Amino acid sequence: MHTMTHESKEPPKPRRHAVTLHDIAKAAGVSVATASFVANGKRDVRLTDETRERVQRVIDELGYRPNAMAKNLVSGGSKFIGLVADAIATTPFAGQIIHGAQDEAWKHGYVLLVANTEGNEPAEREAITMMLEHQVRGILYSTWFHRAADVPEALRETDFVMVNCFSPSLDSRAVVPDEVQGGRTATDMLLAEGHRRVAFINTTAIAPARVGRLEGYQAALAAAGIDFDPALVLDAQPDQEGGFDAVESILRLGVNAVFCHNDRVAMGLYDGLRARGLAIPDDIAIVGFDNQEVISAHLRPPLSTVQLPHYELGAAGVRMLLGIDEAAPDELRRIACPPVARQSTSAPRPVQP
Amino acid sequence: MHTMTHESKEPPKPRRHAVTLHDIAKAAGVSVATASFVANGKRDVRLTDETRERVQRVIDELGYRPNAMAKNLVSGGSKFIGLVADAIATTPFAGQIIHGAQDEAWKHGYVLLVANTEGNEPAEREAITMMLEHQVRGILYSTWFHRAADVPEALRETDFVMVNCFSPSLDSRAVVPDEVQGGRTATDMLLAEGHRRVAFINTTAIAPARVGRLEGYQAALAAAGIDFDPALVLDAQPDQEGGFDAVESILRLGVNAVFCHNDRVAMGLYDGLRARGLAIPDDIAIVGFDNQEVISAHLRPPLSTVQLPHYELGAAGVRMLLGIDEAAPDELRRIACPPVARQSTSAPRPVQP
DNA sequence: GTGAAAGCGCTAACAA
DNA sequence: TTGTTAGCGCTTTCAC
Repeated sequence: MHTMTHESKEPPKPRRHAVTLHDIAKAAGVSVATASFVANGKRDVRLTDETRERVQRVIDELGYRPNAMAKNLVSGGSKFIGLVADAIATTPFAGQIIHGAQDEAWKHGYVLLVANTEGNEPAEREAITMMLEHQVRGILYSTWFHRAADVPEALRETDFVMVNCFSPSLDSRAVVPDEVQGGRTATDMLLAEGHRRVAFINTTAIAPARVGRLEGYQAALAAAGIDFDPALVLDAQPDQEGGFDAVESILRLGVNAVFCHNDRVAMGLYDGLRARGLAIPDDIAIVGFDNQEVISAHLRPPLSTVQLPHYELGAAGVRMLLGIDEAAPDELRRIACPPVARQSTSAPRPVQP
Repeated sequence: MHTMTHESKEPPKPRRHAVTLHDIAKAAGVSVATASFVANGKRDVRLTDETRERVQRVIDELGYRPNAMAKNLVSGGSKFIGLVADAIATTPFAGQIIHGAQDEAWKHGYVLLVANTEGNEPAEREAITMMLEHQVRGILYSTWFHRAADVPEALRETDFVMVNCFSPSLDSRAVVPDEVQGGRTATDMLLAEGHRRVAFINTTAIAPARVGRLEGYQAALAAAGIDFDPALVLDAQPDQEGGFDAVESILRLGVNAVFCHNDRVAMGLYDGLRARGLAIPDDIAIVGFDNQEVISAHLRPPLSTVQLPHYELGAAGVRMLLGIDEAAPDELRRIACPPVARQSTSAPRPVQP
């Protein structure tokens, strides 16, 4: 007996998507297996063109949509990649990580499951749990600024990659920006203009960025045969106020080239310098870091800087997770921070008459 | 045999999720049904405390994780809410929409499925298709700036809400910022300081923001009994350059209060004004729009502005989708843009001796 | 109190 | 060439 409904047992809710493979099969007068084959375009199964066509027509007419849940149940795995972020909002940057991850995931047939945790432990556990229950292919654990981050225990139940952060014990795969190369690149932009005395306004915040960029700065000097002068390195709050307040010290140093910890500091520095009637880059050349475009691309003059590769971080994270980029189980991959040359490092060359 | 490590390098490989309800049942010596009951804490089923406890112990010991796919298959629906965005990256704002949507969804037990389409049609269709196949509860269709947007056909196969955009035919539910109120609020901030001649640097871009903010500006003037003078409304490119270039015109107008279309324009204006030795707010008071914090909170002086409620947009979209906030099938809900008072509208009061 | 069993929509052997 | 059938992991009704 297989009568489904002639009783008063109407489906409670007119289910939006009632069309199943079963319906297709019945409507086309074939078995579900056959329907499944043509729905999935299985070419290795020999079916009459006639049948194939007929079934396909029914599929189109009824507007059949395969049920991903069912497929996943059968296949035992899903096409989900989880992305847990500590702060989607705090910074424009986080958005770029999501963007890169999403693009790359999509490219390989995966979908992003996003969770924001505001750095809150319970939210984090819950997010990971939910992802695990959804049989995610793996999880990207990301932070909005580059730092060490403890790996939540639950993460280890699946594949995961740290993005923009790394396990303090260095026992997990991670993708982070190459701060050292970035610091060096920034400094080189100034050195390339002939400057020999380059000040560095570093951040007061203890973080890989602080250490790495300083190391890069030193490396650049060394490569140029310039002695490192600790007096040229200042610490400042990493924002506009910090940059503005550093003006005095910079002027006292008598340098005419400054590498700022980030674009916001550079913005503050612009302000302070201008208030004293100094011109950029003629009196003082400046490079920033981050390439936070709302700022860097629109300062006057536009700011030369070095790009924090957030998009790439997300994309590379996915590639590492899916095994497209090979990586040791404890790999710490550094992504380059490319230079973005604008007008704060060298004045536009005057047109020759 | 249970030797975990006596080999040299055996990184604990993530246990493929073998633990099913079936395993629990077997290990606890009960049926899957019973296991299911205790796993879900069904209190309306009569089970011995002893049994309940025993099964629970097994569940904990084996680290059982329910399979969301299977649950969803049975229940016929998922706990997913799709969010398709035309540009996660282009602006920091989009991130806030995601953030708001994610928080609100989470609050109701839903998870966000995110797709970025870069405004590209095929990508959009594909994204929606994927969401539909995953049996999403509904879809949030969002844009990074407030505008009219055609509703992709496929969207209509499920519940959906437009976020930060609306169907040109006004036949769908939508949540957008209240540009008119925003424009009025911004203008009022200036009027409240006693200014009677307020210039408005509007954008050249044809969009709801242009029309709405102007309307709000006019409404504010009217409410204050001030005649609208079209000469006080300028058009400018909506970024720093536009603001900077508008300085001449502003000065020619002889006003001492300016409402800028957005914070970036205000930033450019600051620059131009300062170059001419003018002080803000003493010589000229300024309000922006958007509250793009990297800029507004760190200009000198910090910029008074009006907030584009992106977070609320995302959250309200979810609430409308889930029916938590009632809404007509063609409701166009406007979310208020609250004022953010900082120091560009009035100088800090000097301390009285 | 607890278990057996019927599916949810789909895939993939294996038959026919 | 196509249909039958056994699950995938879980919920839930209905017997025992």
